[in-house]
Amino acid sequence: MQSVTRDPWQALADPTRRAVLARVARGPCSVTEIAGELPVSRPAVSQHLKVLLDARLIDVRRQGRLQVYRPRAEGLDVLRRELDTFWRSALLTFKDLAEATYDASSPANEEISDDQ
Amino acid sequence: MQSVTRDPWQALADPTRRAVLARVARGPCSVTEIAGELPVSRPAVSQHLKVLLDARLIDVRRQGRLQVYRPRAEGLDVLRRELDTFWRSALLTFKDLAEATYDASSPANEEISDDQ
DNA sequence: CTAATGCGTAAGTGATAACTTACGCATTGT
DNA sequence: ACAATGCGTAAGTTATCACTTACGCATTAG
Repeated sequence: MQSVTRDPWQALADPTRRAVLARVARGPCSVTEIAGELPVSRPAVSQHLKVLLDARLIDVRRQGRLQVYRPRAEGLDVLRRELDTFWRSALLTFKDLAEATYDASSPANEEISDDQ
Repeated sequence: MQSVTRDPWQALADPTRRAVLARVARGPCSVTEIAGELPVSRPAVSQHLKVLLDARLIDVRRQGRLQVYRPRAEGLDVLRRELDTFWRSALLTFKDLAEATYDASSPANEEISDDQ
Protein backbone atom coordinates (compact mmCIF):
# COMPACT_ATOMS: atom_id res chain seq x y z
CA MET A 1 0.00 0.00 0.00
CA GLN A 2 1.97 2.95 -1.17
CA SER A 3 0.86 6.37 -0.23
CA VAL A 4 1.17 8.38 -3.39
CA THR A 5 0.60 12.04 -2.91
CA ARG A 6 -2.49 12.85 -4.82
CA ASP A 7 -4.15 16.01 -6.08
CA PRO A 8 -6.92 16.92 -3.61
CA TRP A 9 -8.85 18.67 -6.36
CA GLN A 10 -9.00 15.50 -8.33
CA ALA A 11 -10.06 13.70 -5.17
CA LEU A 12 -13.09 15.97 -4.88
CA ALA A 13 -14.06 15.58 -8.52
CA ASP A 14 -16.08 12.42 -8.04
CA PRO A 15 -19.56 12.85 -6.48
CA THR A 16 -19.48 9.50 -4.74
CA ARG A 17 -16.14 10.37 -3.23
CA ARG A 18 -17.50 13.69 -2.03
CA ALA A 19 -20.33 11.79 -0.37
CA VAL A 20 -17.79 9.57 1.33
CA LEU A 21 -15.86 12.60 2.51
CA ALA A 22 -19.04 14.26 3.71
CA ARG A 23 -19.87 11.19 5.75
CA VAL A 24 -16.40 11.07 7.27
CA ALA A 25 -16.53 14.77 8.00
CA ARG A 26 -19.80 14.31 9.83
CA GLY A 27 -18.13 11.93 12.25
CA PRO A 28 -15.68 9.04 12.56
CA CYS A 29 -16.84 5.91 10.80
CA SER A 30 -15.75 2.63 9.31
CA VAL A 31 -15.67 1.44 5.72
CA THR A 32 -18.59 -0.93 6.12
CA GLU A 33 -20.63 1.78 7.78
CA ILE A 34 -20.13 4.16 4.85
CA ALA A 35 -20.84 1.47 2.30
CA GLY A 36 -24.12 0.80 4.06
CA GLU A 37 -25.24 4.37 3.42
CA LEU A 38 -24.16 4.59 -0.20
CA PRO A 39 -25.28 2.75 -3.33
CA VAL A 40 -21.83 1.32 -4.01
CA SER A 41 -19.97 -1.74 -2.84
CA ARG A 42 -17.63 -1.81 0.13
CA PRO A 43 -14.49 -2.22 -1.99
CA ALA A 44 -15.52 0.85 -3.94
CA VAL A 45 -15.70 2.82 -0.70
CA SER A 46 -12.33 1.42 0.29
CA GLN A 47 -10.82 2.71 -2.93
CA HIS A 48 -12.41 6.10 -2.47
CA LEU A 49 -11.04 6.29 1.05
CA LYS A 50 -7.60 5.48 -0.26
CA VAL A 51 -7.80 8.37 -2.70
CA LEU A 52 -8.94 10.70 0.07
CA LEU A 53 -6.11 9.46 2.25
CA ASP A 54 -3.54 10.08 -0.47
CA ALA A 55 -4.97 13.56 -0.90
CA ARG A 56 -4.51 14.15 2.83
CA LEU A 57 -8.16 14.93 3.28
CA ILE A 58 -8.80 12.22 5.86
CA ASP A 59 -6.95 10.14 8.42
CA VAL A 60 -7.39 6.58 9.64
CA ARG A 61 -6.65 4.81 12.89
CA ARG A 62 -7.17 1.28 13.91
CA GLN A 63 -9.65 0.78 16.68
CA GLY A 64 -9.80 -2.86 17.60
CA ARG A 65 -11.07 -4.69 14.56
CA LEU A 66 -12.26 -1.53 12.86
CA GLN A 67 -10.51 1.03 10.75
CA VAL A 68 -11.93 4.36 11.82
CA TYR A 69 -11.69 7.23 9.38
CA ARG A 70 -11.87 10.85 10.37
CA PRO A 71 -11.54 14.15 8.52
CA ARG A 72 -8.26 16.02 8.34
CA ALA A 73 -8.83 19.71 8.80
CA GLU A 74 -5.43 20.71 7.45
CA GLY A 75 -6.06 19.09 4.10
CA LEU A 76 -9.38 20.82 3.71
CA ASP A 77 -7.81 24.09 4.72
CA VAL A 78 -5.23 23.79 1.94
CA LEU A 79 -8.08 23.64 -0.54
CA ARG A 80 -9.81 26.54 1.11
CA ARG A 81 -6.77 28.70 0.71
CA GLU A 82 -6.20 27.74 -2.90
CA LEU A 83 -9.78 28.45 -3.73
CA ASP A 84 -9.51 31.74 -1.94
CA THR A 85 -6.61 32.69 -4.20
CA PHE A 86 -8.75 32.11 -7.26
CA TRP A 87 -11.57 34.01 -5.73
CA ARG A 88 -9.53 37.00 -4.68
CA SER A 89 -7.85 37.40 -8.02
CA ALA A 90 -11.23 37.08 -9.68
CA LEU A 91 -12.58 39.83 -7.48
CA LEU A 92 -9.65 42.05 -8.39
CA THR A 93 -10.34 41.47 -12.06
CA PHE A 94 -13.93 42.35 -11.42
CA LYS A 95 -12.93 45.53 -9.70
CA ASP A 96 -10.54 46.51 -12.49
CA LEU A 97 -13.24 45.87 -15.06
CA ALA A 98 -15.67 48.07 -13.22
CA GLU A 99 -13.15 50.90 -13.03
CA ALA A 100 -12.06 50.45 -16.62
CA THR A 101 -15.50 51.23 -17.98
CA TYR A 102 -13.82 54.48 -18.87
CA ASP A 103 -12.35 52.78 -21.87
CA ALA A 104 -14.61 54.02 -24.64
CA SER A 105 -12.15 53.35 -27.41
CA SER A 106 -14.02 50.35 -28.69
CA PRO A 107 -17.25 50.58 -30.64
CA ALA A 108 -17.95 46.94 -29.96
CA ASN A 109 -21.24 45.59 -28.82
CA GLU A 110 -21.70 45.59 -25.10
CA GLU A 111 -24.27 42.85 -25.01
CA ILE A 112 -23.52 39.84 -23.02
CA SER A 113 -25.73 36.83 -23.08
CA ASP A 114 -26.01 35.54 -19.61
CA ASP A 115 -27.98 32.94 -17.86
CA GLN A 116 -30.75 33.52 -15.45
CA MET B 1 -22.73 24.12 -28.49
CA GLN B 2 -25.14 23.11 -25.85
CA SER B 3 -24.59 24.49 -22.43
CA VAL B 4 -24.84 21.49 -20.19
CA THR B 5 -24.71 22.30 -16.54
CA ARG B 6 -21.52 20.77 -15.29
CA ASP B 7 -20.10 19.92 -11.90
CA PRO B 8 -17.69 22.72 -10.93
CA TRP B 9 -15.68 20.29 -8.81
CA GLN B 10 -15.03 18.16 -11.80
CA ALA B 11 -14.09 21.27 -13.70
CA LEU B 12 -11.33 22.02 -11.20
CA ALA B 13 -10.01 18.48 -11.24
CA ASP B 14 -7.70 18.98 -14.21
CA PRO B 15 -4.46 20.93 -13.56
CA THR B 16 -4.38 22.43 -17.04
CA ARG B 17 -7.93 23.61 -16.60
CA ARG B 18 -7.05 25.16 -13.25
CA ALA B 19 -4.21 26.98 -15.01
CA VAL B 20 -6.68 28.26 -17.57
CA LEU B 21 -9.01 29.43 -14.84
CA ALA B 22 -6.13 31.06 -12.98
CA ARG B 23 -5.19 32.98 -16.10
CA VAL B 24 -8.75 34.12 -16.67
CA ALA B 25 -9.06 35.11 -13.04
CA ARG B 26 -5.95 37.24 -13.36
CA GLY B 27 -7.60 39.29 -16.06
CA PRO B 28 -9.78 39.17 -19.17
CA CYS B 29 -8.18 37.33 -22.04
CA SER B 30 -8.80 35.53 -25.30
CA VAL B 31 -8.42 31.89 -26.21
CA THR B 32 -5.34 32.43 -28.33
CA GLU B 33 -3.73 34.45 -25.58
CA ILE B 34 -4.17 31.67 -23.04
CA ALA B 35 -2.96 29.03 -25.44
CA GLY B 36 0.19 31.09 -25.95
CA GLU B 37 1.01 30.81 -22.27
CA LEU B 38 0.28 27.12 -21.85
CA PRO B 39 1.87 24.02 -23.35
CA VAL B 40 -1.33 22.87 -25.03
CA SER B 41 -3.00 23.62 -28.32
CA ARG B 42 -5.60 26.31 -28.82
CA PRO B 43 -8.46 23.84 -29.34
CA ALA B 44 -7.54 22.23 -26.05
CA VAL B 45 -7.88 25.60 -24.33
CA SER B 46 -11.18 26.12 -26.10
CA GLN B 47 -12.46 22.86 -24.71
CA HIS B 48 -11.28 23.71 -21.23
CA LEU B 49 -13.00 27.07 -21.44
CA LYS B 50 -16.20 25.34 -22.45
CA VAL B 51 -16.03 23.14 -19.39
CA LEU B 52 -15.40 26.16 -17.17
CA LEU B 53 -18.30 27.94 -18.83
CA ASP B 54 -20.63 25.02 -18.25
CA ALA B 55 -19.51 24.97 -14.63
CA ARG B 56 -20.42 28.66 -14.36
CA LEU B 57 -16.91 29.54 -13.29
CA ILE B 58 -16.27 32.01 -16.11
CA ASP B 59 -18.14 34.21 -18.54
CA VAL B 60 -17.48 35.22 -22.13
CA ARG B 61 -18.31 38.26 -24.19
CA ARG B 62 -17.57 39.07 -27.76
CA GLN B 63 -15.38 42.07 -28.23
CA GLY B 64 -14.93 42.78 -31.90
CA ARG B 65 -13.26 39.75 -33.38
CA LEU B 66 -12.21 38.38 -30.03
CA GLN B 67 -13.97 36.29 -27.45
CA VAL B 68 -12.98 37.72 -24.12
CA TYR B 69 -13.26 35.46 -21.08
CA ARG B 70 -13.53 36.71 -17.55
CA PRO B 71 -14.00 35.05 -14.17
CA ARG B 72 -17.37 34.64 -12.58
CA ALA B 73 -17.25 35.42 -8.90
CA GLU B 74 -20.59 33.79 -8.13
CA GLY B 75 -19.48 30.43 -9.43
CA LEU B 76 -16.33 30.50 -7.38
CA ASP B 77 -18.31 31.54 -4.36
CA VAL B 78 -20.56 28.50 -4.69
CA LEU B 79 -17.50 26.33 -4.39
CA ARG B 80 -16.23 28.32 -1.45
CA ARG B 81 -19.43 27.77 0.42
CA GLU B 82 -19.56 24.07 -0.33
CA LEU B 83 -15.98 23.66 0.78
CA ASP B 84 -16.78 25.60 3.91
CA THR B 85 -19.51 23.14 4.72
CA PHE B 86 -17.06 20.28 4.57
CA TRP B 87 -14.60 22.21 6.62
CA ARG B 88 -17.03 23.23 9.30
CA SER B 89 -18.40 19.76 9.80
CA ALA B 90 -14.85 18.45 9.90
CA LEU B 91 -13.99 20.96 12.58
CA LEU B 92 -17.00 19.91 14.60
CA THR B 93 -15.91 16.31 14.37
CA PHE B 94 -12.47 17.37 15.42
CA LYS B 95 -13.83 19.22 18.38
CA ASP B 96 -15.92 16.28 19.47
CA LEU B 97 -12.98 13.97 19.15
CA ALA B 98 -10.74 16.23 21.16
CA GLU B 99 -13.29 16.45 23.93
CA ALA B 100 -13.98 12.75 23.88
CA THR B 101 -10.43 11.49 24.03
CA TYR B 102 -8.42 14.23 25.68
CA ASP B 103 -5.62 12.98 23.55
CA ALA B 104 -3.92 15.77 21.66
CA SER B 105 -2.20 13.31 19.41
CA SER B 106 -1.56 13.71 15.75
CA PRO B 107 -1.66 12.05 12.38
CA ALA B 108 -2.37 8.69 11.00
CA ASN B 109 -0.53 5.80 12.56
CA GLU B 110 -1.31 6.26 16.21
CA GLU B 111 -1.87 3.46 18.60
CA ILE B 112 -5.04 3.92 20.50
CA SER B 113 -5.95 2.63 23.85
CA ASP B 114 -9.26 0.94 24.18
CA ASP B 115 -11.12 2.88 26.80
CA GLN B 116 -13.52 0.09 27.56
C1' DC C 1 -15.88 40.82 -53.47
C1' DT C 2 -11.38 38.13 -51.37
C1' DA C 3 -8.03 37.27 -47.79
C1' DA C 4 -6.89 36.99 -43.04
C1' DT C 5 -7.85 36.48 -38.23
C1' DG C 6 -10.03 34.22 -34.23
C1' DC C 7 -12.46 30.77 -32.71
C1' DG C 8 -15.49 26.47 -31.93
C1' DT C 9 -16.15 21.76 -32.97
C1' DA C 10 -15.90 17.10 -35.10
C1' DA C 11 -13.12 12.89 -35.25
C1' DG C 12 -9.80 9.86 -33.48
C1' DT C 13 -6.58 8.06 -29.89
C1' DG C 14 -4.19 6.69 -25.66
C1' DA C 15 -4.65 7.08 -20.79
C1' DT C 16 -7.23 7.05 -16.67
C1' DA C 17 -11.40 6.53 -13.64
C1' DA C 18 -14.98 4.12 -11.24
C1' DC C 19 -17.08 0.15 -10.53
C1' DT C 20 -17.75 -4.85 -9.95
C1' DT C 21 -16.54 -9.76 -8.08
C1' DA C 22 -13.13 -12.77 -6.03
C1' DC C 23 -9.62 -13.48 -2.92
C1' DG C 24 -6.44 -13.20 1.09
C1' DC C 25 -4.84 -11.29 5.40
C1' DA C 26 -5.40 -9.58 10.22
C1' DT C 27 -7.92 -9.23 14.46
C1' DT C 28 -11.40 -10.96 17.81
C1' DG C 29 -14.54 -14.30 20.11
C1' DT C 30 -15.53 -19.16 21.56
C1' DA D 1 -7.14 -24.17 17.65
C1' DC D 2 -11.31 -22.59 14.45
C1' DA D 3 -14.87 -19.56 12.73
C1' DA D 4 -16.41 -14.98 12.04
C1' DT D 5 -15.81 -10.20 11.22
C1' DG D 6 -13.71 -6.19 8.86
C1' DC D 7 -10.99 -4.74 5.56
C1' DG D 8 -7.61 -3.96 1.54
C1' DT D 9 -6.34 -5.27 -2.99
C1' DA D 10 -5.92 -7.72 -7.46
C1' DA D 11 -8.18 -8.44 -11.91
C1' DG D 12 -11.23 -7.17 -15.41
C1' DT D 13 -14.63 -4.21 -17.77
C1' DT D 14 -16.73 -0.09 -19.38
C1' DA D 15 -17.00 4.81 -19.65
C1' DT D 16 -14.97 9.16 -19.63
C1' DC D 17 -11.08 12.44 -20.20
C1' DA D 18 -7.53 15.28 -22.23
C1' DC D 19 -5.28 15.89 -26.12
C1' DT D 20 -4.21 16.14 -31.03
C1' DT D 21 -5.13 17.48 -36.15
C1' DA D 22 -8.46 18.91 -39.62
C1' DC D 23 -12.18 21.55 -40.86
C1' DG D 24 -15.78 25.21 -41.15
C1' DC D 25 -18.02 29.42 -39.70
C1' DA D 26 -18.10 34.38 -38.38
C1' DT D 27 -16.08 38.88 -38.26
C1' DT D 28 -12.97 42.46 -40.10
C1' DA D 29 -9.52 44.66 -43.37
C1' DG D 30 -8.29 45.94 -48.10
